[in-house]
Amino acid sequence: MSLACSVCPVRDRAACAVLDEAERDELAKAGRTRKLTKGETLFAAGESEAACATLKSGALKITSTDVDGRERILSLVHPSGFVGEMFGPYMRHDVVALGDAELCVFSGPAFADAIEKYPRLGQALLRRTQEDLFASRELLALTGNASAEQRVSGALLSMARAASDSPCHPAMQFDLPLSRGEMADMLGLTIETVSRMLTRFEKDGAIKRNGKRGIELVDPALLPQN
Amino acid sequence: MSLACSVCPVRDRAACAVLDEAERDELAKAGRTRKLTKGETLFAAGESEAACATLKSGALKITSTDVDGRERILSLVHPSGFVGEMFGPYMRHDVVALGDAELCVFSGPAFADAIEKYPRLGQALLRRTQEDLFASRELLALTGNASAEQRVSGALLSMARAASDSPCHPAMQFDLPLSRGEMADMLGLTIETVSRMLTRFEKDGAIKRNGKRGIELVDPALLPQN
DNA sequence: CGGACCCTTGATTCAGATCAACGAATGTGG
DNA sequence: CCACATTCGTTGATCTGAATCAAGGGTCCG
Repeated sequence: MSLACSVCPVRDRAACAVLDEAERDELAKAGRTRKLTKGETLFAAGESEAACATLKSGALKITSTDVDGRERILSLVHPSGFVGEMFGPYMRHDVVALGDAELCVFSGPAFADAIEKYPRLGQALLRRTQEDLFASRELLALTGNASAEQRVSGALLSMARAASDSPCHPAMQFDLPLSRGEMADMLGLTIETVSRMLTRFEKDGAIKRNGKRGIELVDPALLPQN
Repeated sequence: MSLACSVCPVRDRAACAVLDEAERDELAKAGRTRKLTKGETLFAAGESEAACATLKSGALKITSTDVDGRERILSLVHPSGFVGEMFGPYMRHDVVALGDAELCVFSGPAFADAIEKYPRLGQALLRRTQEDLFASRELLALTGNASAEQRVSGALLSMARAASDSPCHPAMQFDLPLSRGEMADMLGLTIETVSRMLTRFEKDGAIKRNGKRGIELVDPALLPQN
């Protein structure tokens, strides 16, 4: 299936938004649309084909698996986000869909060529990659010394921010994109501990749980600050 | 002090190596040399002036400090490495010298202009930033679920790699760039635990300690794999 | 209706934090 | 050159927060 940028839901937020129409159509020839369902793998660590993609809808997780088979979530990808590898010879991490997702996929070399051809695209990607780097370091800081309470609270606030339209204020009411197990994998905790912390926050009156995934921030000030 | 690229120790490894001589001289006009001593701060988190720098010699740490004043090391920077912020309005993290260090410092806007002017520079930085991103995720994975034993062992191996000239094989014999306390801050452990693990590795015959900082890898196979 | 998940809650255990003491190396001022 | 303070690392004893082990409930789906 070829790309139809004109109806792309993230056409003016994604990296390719810096291109003009003609350039984008040219780039579109090198890409393909791909749809994933929950749990499907987009890239697997070690794959020798470099590739990359822009996320149009849904959410992805970037993970690594250690020797004893425990999975660690390294990052979440939201719509308009970019994943993958343009330069390296192989994929460093697994990329898996958290739910149904739609993407625009490119081969690594093809995208590297586009960067060469359209310097603005490279710049846009540089900004984006720096943002990802800061986000990764943010998670590192959160995960580092903080107590379980602080980690879960920090993850809640960060997801509330991601769920909001305006980047400044968090959504007061949203659905967790992750299961308990996935939250645990992201925070370096166990399912049970995550569950207990959510219970605690609800008892404290900081949040209200609506079903398994629904969260309402009743009094964010009561959440342990990091 | 103006820059003297012709005698720069990292002139063909740093990001600016992709520029030709004339371009580099042009860029050099926007930069300044700066020398730091152990513990001196290059950038402080929250500073409203964006700036960036290439490290010519020595080593830096990128850190963040949480509410209770505990410091977390997010990344180490080695010669030819690049730190800082070209686009964002403020510095996200602290950058501090681990020992004496020499750098090439640019204002954020000046460097952003250079990227605009020399697309190759932007591309080089994109590669570099992606590498940093992978390194950060590597640390995240290491720090995530691993035991204290695995973390310290992983850090040793990673430092052995950084200390080696050839990137494929680790140095068998090197000096730790970090104090025990700094290793602890990087790994999310305490000084005491780091010290105990090193003692254990030495007892197991995996390493030999030479003074406070010296490490000899006697039998790396005995180090707990991650 | 039965099975498969996913989540919650309670009891117990354990790895690493914390507390405490000490030794070695380095620096400082008399 | 020595007395003294300071910093850094090691080692031991104790404590504790989160992991692990265990059980049960809710929901979805065939």
